Amino acid sequence: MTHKRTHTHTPEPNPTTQAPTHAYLQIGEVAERTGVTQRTLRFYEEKGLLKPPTRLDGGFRLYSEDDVLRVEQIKRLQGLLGFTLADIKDMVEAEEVKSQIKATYRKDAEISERRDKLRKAKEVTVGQVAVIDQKLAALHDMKSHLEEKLDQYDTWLQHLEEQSRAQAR
Amino acid sequence: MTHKRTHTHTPEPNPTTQAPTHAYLQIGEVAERTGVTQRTLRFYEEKGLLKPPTRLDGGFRLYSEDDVLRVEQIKRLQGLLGFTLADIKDMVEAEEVKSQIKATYRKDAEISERRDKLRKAKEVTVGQVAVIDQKLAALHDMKSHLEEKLDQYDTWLQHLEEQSRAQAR
DNA sequence: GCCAACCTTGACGTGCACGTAAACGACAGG
DNA sequence: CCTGTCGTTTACGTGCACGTCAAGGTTGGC
Repeated sequence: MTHKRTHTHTPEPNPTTQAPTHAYLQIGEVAERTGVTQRTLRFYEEKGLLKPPTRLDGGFRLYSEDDVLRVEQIKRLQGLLGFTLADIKDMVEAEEVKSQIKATYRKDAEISERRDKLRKAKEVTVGQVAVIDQKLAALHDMKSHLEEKLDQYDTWLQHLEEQSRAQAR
Repeated sequence: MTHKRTHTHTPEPNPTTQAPTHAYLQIGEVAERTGVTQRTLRFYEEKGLLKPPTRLDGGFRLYSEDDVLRVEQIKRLQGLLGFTLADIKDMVEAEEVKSQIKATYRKDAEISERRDKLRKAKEVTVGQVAVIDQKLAALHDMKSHLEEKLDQYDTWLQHLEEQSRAQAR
C-alpha cells in the first residue's frame, strides 16, 4: 500500500505563539496551495522574486506561510495586472525594503533616524500607488472607449429592428 | 541633400465625403503613428488580426485610418488586458461585422443574421468590459490597501514630530 | 534498513510575440 | 535615368516564462 509522508517540519518548538496551521511547508505543498508548479517556485527564487527559503539538512526547501502569500501576490500582479516578472521583482523588492525598515525600526533609535526610515517607506509606497494609478487611468480610458462602442452597437440594433418592423408590414 | 517622399495615395477622388486627413497610409506611417514596428504590422496581418490591406501596384501595403484604430485596439487588449493574440483574433473577427453593417443590401433573410452577429459583437465587448471591471476592482483593492499603509506611516510621522517638539522644550 | 514518495540540480525544449538581417523591388524628387 | 528612401518576402534569432525530462539524493512510515 502507498503511504503518505505527513511531514510537519517545525524548526522551533513553538509553544504558545501561533496555532500550528502547518508550520513549515515544502515545495510540493506550496505548489499545490498556490496553484503554481514546483518549477515555477524554483524559477521565482532564481529570479529573485522569492527570497531563498530555509533548507532542511538534506537540502529540501522549507517555505513559510508568508512565502505562500507572496506567491499569491505575484500571481495577482502577473495575471490580473499583466506585469512582467521583472516589474514584479521591483515591486516585491519594494515590499522587502519595507519589511526591512520594519525589522530595523527601533523604538529606542534616534528620532531622526526613525523619521527617515518612515519617510523612505512612505516614498516606496507612494511609488507603488503611482504605478497602480497609471494602470487605473489606462483602464478607465479603455472602458469609456468600449462603452462608446456599446452605444454604437445599440443604435445599430435599434435600426435593424426598425427595418425589421417596417418589412413585416 | 536627402528628400522625403510625401506619398499621399488617394485611390478615389473622394469629392465631398470626409476631410482628406491623410487618405491612405503606408506601413511606415502606420508604424510610427501606432508605436508598433512594421514587422509587427505584417505579423498581425499574417496572424489574421489585421485584414490584408489594399496594395499599391508595386506591392506596397496601403492602410486605412480604421486599420490604425484597430491596431490601437489590439495594443490595448494585449497590453492592458493581457489577452493573447489568438484571443484577440477571435475578438476582432467578431467585430468584423462592422464593415459588413455598412455595405450589403438589406435582404430580409440577412437582417436577422446581421442582428445575430451584432449581438455577438456586443457580447464580446461586454466581456471585455467585464474583464476591465475585474481588473479595476483588483487594482482598487490593492490601492486602498497601500493607502491604508500610507495613513499608518503618516500617523507615525505625526507621533514622531510631537515627540520631537516635546523634546525641543 | 527498505522503499515509495518526495525532493535536488542541471539541461534542454516550447509557445508566444515579435526582432533582426539579407537580398531584392518600388516610388518619386532632381 | 539615377538615387535615396521606402517597402517586400524569407528566414533565422531572441527574450520571457516557464515545461519536461534525466539522474540522482533525502525522508519517513513500516
